[in-house]
Amino acid sequence: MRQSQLFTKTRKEAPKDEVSKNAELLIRGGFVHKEMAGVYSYLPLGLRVIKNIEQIIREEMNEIGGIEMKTSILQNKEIWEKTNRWDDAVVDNWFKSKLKNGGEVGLSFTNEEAYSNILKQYVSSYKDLPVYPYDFKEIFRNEVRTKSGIMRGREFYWKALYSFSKDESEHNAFYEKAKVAYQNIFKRVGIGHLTYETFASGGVFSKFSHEFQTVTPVGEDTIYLDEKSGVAINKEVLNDEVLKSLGLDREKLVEQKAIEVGNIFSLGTRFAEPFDLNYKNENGEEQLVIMGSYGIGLGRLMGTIVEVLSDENGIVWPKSIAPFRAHLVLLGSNDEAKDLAEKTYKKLIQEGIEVFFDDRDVRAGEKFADSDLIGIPTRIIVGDKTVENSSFEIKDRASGEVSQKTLEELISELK
RNA sequence: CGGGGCGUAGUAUAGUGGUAGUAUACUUGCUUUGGGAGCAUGUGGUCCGAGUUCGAUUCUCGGCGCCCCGACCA
Repeated sequence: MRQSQLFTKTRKEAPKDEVSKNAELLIRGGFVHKEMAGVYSYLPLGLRVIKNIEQIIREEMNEIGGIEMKTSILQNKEIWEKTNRWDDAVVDNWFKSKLKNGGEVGLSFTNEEAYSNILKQYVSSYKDLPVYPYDFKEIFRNEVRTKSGIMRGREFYWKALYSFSKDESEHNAFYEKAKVAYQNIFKRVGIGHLTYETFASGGVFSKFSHEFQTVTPVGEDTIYLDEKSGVAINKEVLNDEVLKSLGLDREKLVEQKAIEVGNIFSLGTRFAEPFDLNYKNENGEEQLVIMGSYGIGLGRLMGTIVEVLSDENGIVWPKSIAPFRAHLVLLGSNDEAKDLAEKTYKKLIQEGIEVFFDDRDVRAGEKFADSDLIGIPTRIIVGDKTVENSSFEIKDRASGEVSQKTLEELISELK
């Protein structure tokens, strides 16, 4: 993409109503636009990052048997009444709306009801199980107080997978696979070294759920981390009995602030019962399906990555999710340099490399500052010097390291 | 949902019961050209409503919106 064609611009200053680093940098860089409290639009650069994160999650979900679909945003009140979650006294942050004919609809708040209801129609035999459908979708929650930039909003984009298993052991086996998939995801998006699988409250059907908590001072949650084993416990479930059952020593735990970037939950028959979601086993006996839920908020994940990986000059995107792999920066206006930059741009595209081409007629300082802020991993500088040397000046965003590379070397590195 | 703070140009800020200022961004021109360059030039603003007043951006009330702390967070 040519930078001259991008309508967004960087800003030197963040709006005063944003105090969190993630929102400041994402707004300054032109990744997101704030519509209202807790509601953000994704601008071209931001969408590219979200799409990259989405693809990594998709690959990992598919790897463990996930099958992608899409449930509706408008929700039928009836299915929520089955689980007693329609009443505002039970779920107080619904967004609801009226139908012209007098009925009511809800805006998707979470997906358990939708999935249970759909799967009921297709699951009737042990031969139909297990299944692991998931979707990426917008979720709406009428939060009384939004906070922390894009980390906690009224509208957000998430991935939710639901597991439908025949019995506990089948469920548990998948649950363990999901943990690994989640760890892979957080590794691949660049925050694996800061993200811990954390014991959290489990509800009625299991002792614990598991959260994936990324350690950062701006986190909303407090976790207790055993640094040696990497085991963490959410403060909400920390007590002597739990410590004992997990074999942890309170003295060795370190208190940390963290952001919950994902969570997985055993649901047991909480939803199967109200929906009569059951199947016939080999003996023709009716059995309830065992469910689990597995969620990741993509916007929150993007915000977390910005929080933990940015520096004083701007965002430092990991290669895996950067809006572009390389930032080609043309300096100066002489025809030779321009020609070389144009040729290089076309060549890189031909080679399948995602490149952002700063072809604007602005000063070098501004281009460098923008490039730092936007945070594309590899910067390729084309200027008078480059024309003379027939090699490119390369700057690595994360390390700041500068090197010279030929076009061939560059292409093989970027591929 | 309790408490606190705040609404002035695209953005960041100053100020005033009587013509609203600065920076930046934007227009145009000249000079510049490897870390947000300089000079000149032009455009653009008091959240909404009511009240007090000769006159309100300023004071009062109401509304709307935003931020922060706490509670909540399936």
